[in-house]
Amino acid sequence: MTLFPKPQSLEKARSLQEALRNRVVLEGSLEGVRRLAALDAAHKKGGPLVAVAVLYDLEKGPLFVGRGRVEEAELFPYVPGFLSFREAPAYLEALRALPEAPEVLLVDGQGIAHPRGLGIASHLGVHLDLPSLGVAKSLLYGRPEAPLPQEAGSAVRLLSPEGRPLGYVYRSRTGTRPLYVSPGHRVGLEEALAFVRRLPTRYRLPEPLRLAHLEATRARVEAWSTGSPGS
DNA sequence: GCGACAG
DNA sequence: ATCTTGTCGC
Repeated sequence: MTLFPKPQSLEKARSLQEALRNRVVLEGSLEGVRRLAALDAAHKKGGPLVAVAVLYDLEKGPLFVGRGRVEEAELFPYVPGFLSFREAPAYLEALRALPEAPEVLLVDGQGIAHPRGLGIASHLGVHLDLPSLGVAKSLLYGRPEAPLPQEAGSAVRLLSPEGRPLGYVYRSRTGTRPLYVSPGHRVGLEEALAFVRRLPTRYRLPEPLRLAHLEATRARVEAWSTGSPGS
């Protein structure tokens, strides 16, 4: 259940996504949730992909940082729509390093707002049977239902080509580009947005994800001076 | 054939 | 994701 074998072809990967999409549960509230794990990764050509899982308590703030790394030679290539096969292995390692299991996963990427309904947040959620949601910095699939207002906190639904709601385009701060929020697993559409709205947000990204990003970038530099060619 | 395309 | 200089603005 924790294994995440690297697909030997895109066709196999696609089949797995189409099989797992049927396991995604699009209902659930995150009302009383306090502890989450924010996931982000960094990578520099020639070095390993480093992943970070920040265990974050909504009342106490950051509690612990788990790290994971996958050597470049072992990485699945980056192909739009198949991000989980590249980054999830490193995320699973980072999550195993945490002192306790989080109540929900906050992932840098899409949830169900994906061509086959299984973005990295959904894939991880189903794989670990944990509630999860995705917060992406750009669009992969779907279109905004209407223009997004400039006001911070505003949101408009993200619709599939057939008109099905996939998530929300969300303005976390005025003057910044929007974020794309979609449920991953065991959480509803509105509930996913409601959860993101109650995360502390000083800049564009919710604080837990921003911290994970900063830490991943820092770890990437560290990995460079330690385990790679140069020095 | 053309455009789109998480990180 | 990474690369990459300057530049606009609080």
